[in-house]
Amino acid sequence: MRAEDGFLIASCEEPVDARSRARIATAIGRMFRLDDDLSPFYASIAERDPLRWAVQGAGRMLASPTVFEDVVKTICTTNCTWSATQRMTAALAERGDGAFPDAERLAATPDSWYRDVARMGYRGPHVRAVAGDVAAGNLDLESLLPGRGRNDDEVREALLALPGIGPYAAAHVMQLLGRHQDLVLDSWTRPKYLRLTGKRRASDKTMRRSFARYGNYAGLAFWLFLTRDWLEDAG
DNA sequence: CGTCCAGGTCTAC
DNA sequence: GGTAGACCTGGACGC
Repeated sequence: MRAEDGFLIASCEEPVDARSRARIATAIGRMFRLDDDLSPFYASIAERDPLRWAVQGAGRMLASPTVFEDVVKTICTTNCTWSATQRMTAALAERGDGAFPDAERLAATPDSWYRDVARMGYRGPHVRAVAGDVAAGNLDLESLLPGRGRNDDEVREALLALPGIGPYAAAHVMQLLGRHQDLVLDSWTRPKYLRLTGKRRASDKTMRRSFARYGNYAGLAFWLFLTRDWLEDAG
C-alpha cells in the first residue's frame, strides 16, 4: 500500500478478481478509517488551540478490518504487558492460518487451546464467549460502526456488556470506531498525562474535565495531547 | 525464590 | 455510586 496524489493505492503481484477486490477495499477502508470525517475537529482546533498542529492530518488511528477483531485484540491488551498482548494476538493469527480467525473459528476452538496454547488466562473464556455470540448471530459487533443507526451512548452500553470489556476497553474500541468522545484511561495514559502536564496527580474526573471543551472529540484530543511526541514535525 | 504489576474487569459489598 | 479482592500470565525486581 502507498499514498499517491491523495489516494491510498493497494496493489499485489497476483491478479485479484472483482469480488476479492471489493472485500479488500472494504477492509482497507475500515483499517484506515476512511469514513471518519475529522474535519469538524480540525476546524475546532484550527485557531489558537494547543492541538492546532494536528490539523495536518493527525489522529487517524489504524483499526482492524472488523470490529470483532478489534474487540478481541483489545481484550488481549487488558491487565498485561504489551509483550503478552503480542503473544496472544500472534497465537490467534496462527489459529487463523496467518489471518485473524473469524468468529466461527474462534467459537469452535476449545478452551484448552486458549489456556494451553494462546495462554490467555482468564481472558480465554471471555474471547470465546464473544466469538460464540457473534457466530450464533446473537451479537452483531459490526453494527456498532458509524452510520448504522446507533449513537455513542448505545454503542458504549453494548461494548460494556461484553465480557472482558470495561471502561478502558470500551473507550479504546470506540476510538477505533470513530467515536471519539471518551478518554482512554489506563496505566499508560494516566502517567503520561502527569508527565506532560507536570502535575503530581490527577483524577480521571480531572482529566475528563480538562478535555471536555473538545466535546465529541475529547477522547481524540486527549490521545493527540499524549502522543504529540510521536511526531517528528509537530509544530 | 517471593512479590509486584502490566495499556483492567468483575463481583460483592 | 463507589471501592476492596480476586484473577491468568510472565517479565522485572529485590532478597
